[in-house]
Amino acid sequence: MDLVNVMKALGDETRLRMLNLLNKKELCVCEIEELLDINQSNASRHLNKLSSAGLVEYRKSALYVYYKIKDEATAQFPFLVSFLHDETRKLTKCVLDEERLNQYIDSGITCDELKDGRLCFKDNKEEQ
Amino acid sequence: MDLVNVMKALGDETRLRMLNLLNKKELCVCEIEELLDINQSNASRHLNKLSSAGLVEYRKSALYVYYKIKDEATAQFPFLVSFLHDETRKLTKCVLDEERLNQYIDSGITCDELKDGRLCFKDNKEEQ
DNA sequence: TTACTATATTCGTTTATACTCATATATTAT
DNA sequence: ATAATATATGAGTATAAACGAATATAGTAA
Repeated sequence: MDLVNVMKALGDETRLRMLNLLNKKELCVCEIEELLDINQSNASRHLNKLSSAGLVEYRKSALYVYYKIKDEATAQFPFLVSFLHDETRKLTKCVLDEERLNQYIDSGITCDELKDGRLCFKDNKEEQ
Repeated sequence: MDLVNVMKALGDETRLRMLNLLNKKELCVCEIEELLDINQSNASRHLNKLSSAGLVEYRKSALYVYYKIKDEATAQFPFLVSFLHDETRKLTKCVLDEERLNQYIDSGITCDELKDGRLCFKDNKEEQ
């Protein structure tokens, strides 16, 4: 877990968006795919980068892999706390992502249902 | 000055070392070359990246160009304050760089004399 | 067993980054 | 004017990063 690699991991919009959501809630890969509107391959790869940098950890449960922010990361790099709380909300996409996440949580549906398109997001992210 | 570009600029060891020194003192390009032991082309290019990201600003004086950390950067991205103060000191190279800077300042020599090799640094950075 | 699904990984391609060497630019000194 | 110097930039190259599409892997369900 070295600083330069951590900063490289933070230097990508998709990974910032991932961390922003993971800062709110532990999520599985397919939830992240849907919420960020990215494909499975990219989701997995970017999560792997975050994991290699030591920023996130995961647990496997049945078919799913759940990612969350690693406590040791914020312990070792305290600036991450204010960074994740204050800076990501300045990014339009992060704000929209969070609205999607809240809508998903409030709906009470499962990640399988999310993937099946049961939720029509209120934003029109793909048209922006 | 957007967050992603700022983070990209921070994701490089040489630029972190530059910011670490500039956080202590305004410096001209040739001073940075000597203190970090990098060539002129790289020094200029990395400083240009930091400038493009909005992290540093410069003023020209005679032949020299003096770089410093931009107040607006720390104002817009407050995490930078604790980041620059706390995290860079965890990097061995940054600590050595700072020792070189202090030795340079204490010596009272000019940047021209520094470039002429008038100062023999106490560290053996190039052999590490 | 076979079929299905979530995730990871490989392959090939494209784009971005970092570097060295050489040259251009602009200021100072003579 | 010319020479010297600090800095920036161009050209070429090598390395790394990001991506889509396809395939591999591992767990689940039938």
